[in-house]
Amino acid sequence: MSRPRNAAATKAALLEAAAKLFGERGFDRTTVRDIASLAGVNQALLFRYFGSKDALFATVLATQSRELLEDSPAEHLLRNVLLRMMDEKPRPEDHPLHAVLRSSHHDSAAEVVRRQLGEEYARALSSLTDAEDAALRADLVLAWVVGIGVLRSVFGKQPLAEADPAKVAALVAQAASVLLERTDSG
Amino acid sequence: MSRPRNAAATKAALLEAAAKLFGERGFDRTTVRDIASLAGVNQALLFRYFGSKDALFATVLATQSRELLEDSPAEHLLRNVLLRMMDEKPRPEDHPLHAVLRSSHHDSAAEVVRRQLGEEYARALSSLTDAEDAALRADLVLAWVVGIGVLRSVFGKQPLAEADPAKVAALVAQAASVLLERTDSG
DNA sequence: GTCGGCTGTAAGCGAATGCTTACATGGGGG
DNA sequence: CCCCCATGTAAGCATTCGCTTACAGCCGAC
Repeated sequence: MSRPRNAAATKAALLEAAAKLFGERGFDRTTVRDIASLAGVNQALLFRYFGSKDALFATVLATQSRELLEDSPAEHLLRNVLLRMMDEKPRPEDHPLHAVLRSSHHDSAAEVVRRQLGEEYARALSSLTDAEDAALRADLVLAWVVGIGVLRSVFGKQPLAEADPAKVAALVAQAASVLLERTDSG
Repeated sequence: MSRPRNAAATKAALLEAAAKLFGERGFDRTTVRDIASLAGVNQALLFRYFGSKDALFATVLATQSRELLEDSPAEHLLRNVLLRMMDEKPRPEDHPLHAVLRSSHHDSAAEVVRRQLGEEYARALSSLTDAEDAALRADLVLAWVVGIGVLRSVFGKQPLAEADPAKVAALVAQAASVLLERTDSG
């Protein structure tokens, strides 16, 4: 009945359970006992395979943020990220940003935001305009996406929480284009 | 040397200390011992005067959110809230949104957001346009303000974190006007 | 076969947390 | 004066937390 011994499978189960719980509850409200219980393994194995709760959290963020950027051509990044943020069909808590937003005080989370969002998202966004303050404009668009995620997923603000993702994306794209338009004068 | 006994002053000191620490660290990372220590009173008094840590948190949110909306004519609400969110001169952690954002899982925090932001901010914002999806557009503008606050205060994202508030407000107002404009056709 | 180490388990340790209780103390009203 | 209760204090309780330790079982190497 008991599955065969398999360290890789155990690690994967812990990682998956941690991603789900960190995303749902944030770092503080998630206990190592909860993670181990959801993964169906003994909690001591969490420390054997990941060292500490902090290290496990960092591993979750690294894994998720790696997935986030691998398939977004710059031109469609805003739309892609926004639609992905809006999409709640499969499992909304799997979105990499959720764990970050719910654990914003954590060093690893803040670092991921500054590095990933800063150096990847924002650079891609800022490439869309040639305004001299392109980086600031990109940050503002990024802030919008983050804010929508916060209001939707964290607070469940209506009507935004249940609005049609395509409609939201259209409205945001329409307004954001004011900030990201090219002057083609330089 | 010791100040005279004064229940009102003690309550006020606890409230102020709690507002500061909840804003800086969020609900979970703030301990009742920290609050009492910062207020310079015995921690048992926290429970005597507020009942529980949860109730103290709710009192803090109620006090702060009451202050937030008392002087914002609808037309200038976006600009006022945004500028206040951007203003870090006095004590950024005093901004009511900070405690909420850092404690988003907490029932009281989520309730405050849904009620205050939902019924006050969003209604005021939605009154600025006559589009049929006014409420959704208002939510999107609100999300923008919240996202800017998150990126700035929580994550310290550059260049947004140190950008000129007036410039940010101008850019946001420019783009948001696309969503909030009146058609004057109905 | 048996030895060694990788995998999994059970129990608990020390610290921190929210909260309570039992007790000082001080100052105003009779 | 002195009594009484509002105010403040010290100590600790029960629980939960991250993490550790001591041990059992399984499997391949030789």
